[in-house]
Amino acid sequence: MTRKIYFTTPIYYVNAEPHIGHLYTTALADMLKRYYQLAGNNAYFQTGTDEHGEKIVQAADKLGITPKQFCDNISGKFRDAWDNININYDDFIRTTDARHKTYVQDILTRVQEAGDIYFDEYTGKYCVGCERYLTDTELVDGKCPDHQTAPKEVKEANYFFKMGKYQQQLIQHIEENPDWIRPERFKNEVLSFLKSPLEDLCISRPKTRLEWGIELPFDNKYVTYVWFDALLNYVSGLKETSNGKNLFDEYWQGCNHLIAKDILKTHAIYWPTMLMSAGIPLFNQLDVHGYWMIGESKMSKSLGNVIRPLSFDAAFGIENLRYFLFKEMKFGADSSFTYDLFVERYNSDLANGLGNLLARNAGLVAKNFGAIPAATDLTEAEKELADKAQKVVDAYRQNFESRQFAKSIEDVCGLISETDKYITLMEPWKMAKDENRKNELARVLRSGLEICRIAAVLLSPVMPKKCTEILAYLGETRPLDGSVSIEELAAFGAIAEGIEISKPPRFFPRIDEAALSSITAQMQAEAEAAAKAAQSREIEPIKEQIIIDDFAKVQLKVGKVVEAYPVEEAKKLIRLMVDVGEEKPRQVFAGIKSHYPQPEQLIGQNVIIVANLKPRKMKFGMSEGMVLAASGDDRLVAATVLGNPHPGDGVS
RNA sequence: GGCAGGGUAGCUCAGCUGGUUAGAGCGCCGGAUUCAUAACCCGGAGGCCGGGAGUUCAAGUCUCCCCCCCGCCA
Repeated sequence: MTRKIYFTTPIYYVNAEPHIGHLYTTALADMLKRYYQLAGNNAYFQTGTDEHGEKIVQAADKLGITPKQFCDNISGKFRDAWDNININYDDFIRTTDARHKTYVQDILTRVQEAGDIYFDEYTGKYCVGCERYLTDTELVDGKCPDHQTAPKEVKEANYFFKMGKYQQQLIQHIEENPDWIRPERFKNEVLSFLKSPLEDLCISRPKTRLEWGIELPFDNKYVTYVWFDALLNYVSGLKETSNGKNLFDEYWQGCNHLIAKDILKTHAIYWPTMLMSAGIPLFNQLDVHGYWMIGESKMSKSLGNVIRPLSFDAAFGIENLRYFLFKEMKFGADSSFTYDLFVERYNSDLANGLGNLLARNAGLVAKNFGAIPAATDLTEAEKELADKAQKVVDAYRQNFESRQFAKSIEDVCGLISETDKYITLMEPWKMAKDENRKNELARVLRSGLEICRIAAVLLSPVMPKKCTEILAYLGETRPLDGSVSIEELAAFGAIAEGIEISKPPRFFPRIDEAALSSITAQMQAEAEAAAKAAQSREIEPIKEQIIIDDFAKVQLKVGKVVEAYPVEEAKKLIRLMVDVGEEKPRQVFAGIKSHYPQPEQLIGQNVIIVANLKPRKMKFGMSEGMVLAASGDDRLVAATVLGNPHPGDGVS
């Protein structure tokens, strides 16, 4: 039976660059898509970026660029990250896409026509960080507990969505579909929240305060609240894909949202009530996972403990990280990442397990046959092994369906371990020394490789590239996209014969301690440096572009300092007499005293001055120009030119 | 404060509706082996199953009280 399933990740807010939290959900969607395809289903996967809202405007302002430029940059980083690590998404949506904006306006119109939107005035305490109003009980010492800032007292009129109208309907739906929100404890959390009356949801922001958003179709003085806007991506992206198709009818009913627990409420409450009001059937499934901790602590940019997908990939391989993430995290629970745990897992499961099993079998095949030998009659031992493999495949599928994929992976490890025992028991290396035992040898080695092949098929959703390499090495080149059934692919005995087997490459080289500590030290330093840079010193961003004519207006000339005095009455100023090739030197005041406490050191130096700056009358006299200086956080250095120019030479 | 989840070997966890000597993986110690990536195989040590009381022929598993961790809500 072919099912159509539509996986979504949240669209990521572009206020941070991709990190392990984003990576997990995205790789999860990728893995599930690959699994469902392998199992013969039709799967579609959308991710993207969420780009509106006040925080984005602030971040862009800080850099002196437009919100759109800011979003383009960060959105591009997400997309690049996913492209670079082989994330097989079908579409990437941005809330600034035209297709999305028009759809949001459509829905707002529909919801309004359903009578579910009203206008109201109120006052409240607004936290910019949260982008929402806080209740008094949430405040700690008058500050937002998450952002440590005092919220602004805001009085304004806004549009509200009658979320409460759908409360009973939502409760009923959850009770009638106990698997709708998984794992169960998150369902319980939602139900307990729904025991008290739902407040209506403010869905607008006045443009006087925020312009960066989607305009309300029925009032152009307002834009849409980011969450109302963002959640609709799940539908807008299907209604019009980036290559212009409408896949809504095909995939919506199989929609499976994947989220981290921090956005449970928006997805389990806001979103379904919005769908109810808009007359759209509810999504099929909400799967909620926990957080990744870095060691004992939460991830945080300022701690410099953020794992960056691309750096990790370069150091250890992203697929090995995927293996760790999917095997370690029990779905729904928080888990912890450390490099030591990662290496331990990798070395024992992949290097010593699958990698070594493959190496010992393939090595003997290469030495004794040079190619995969033909099938022979199996003995009880192989039949038992085949039987175990079959059981693993069955359990693997069940566990994947219920999101217990860590168990699926564990079972594959168990199968590899069983096979190691089988090989040890059979002692093929002894068979190899006896010409009369060639048949036995063939039987054993072929069986060993067979399990490697099956393991690679089963692990392919987790480590697609690496498993494809292994399969290719073993001559298994059939596609893993469902066009060949998983039963056939994972059948014991399906391995080809006659495939040339050369000395096996090391698919999973061990990571030794020396390598680990040097790489982690390097990555740690990198992350800390990045965190420090982000915190303390923001490099001055490039401003709006100018054309050459703009620049031509500014006339720069070389000037030679002939006199220099501190201005006693002023903290910052020094007075310079600068020869710019005119009849007499110009008097220029410069605010660089703190870095030139003894201005006379500048005498004789060539500086660059803005020659056509309108003279300015200052308390201490006329300033006929401006001296250029390089400025950093706590540095100020007068600009000069190399060589021996003449005073009055132009600078361009 | 209310509700929910959890506290089981050094670490991460499994133990369904109560039933023989409490399990797995990793780590540790010892042995064997040398086909293989110092890998693999065998053996071992290590648990008042958070604390206390109770129900029962029998409790990690049920009831009550208490302590600690985490989440949601107030």
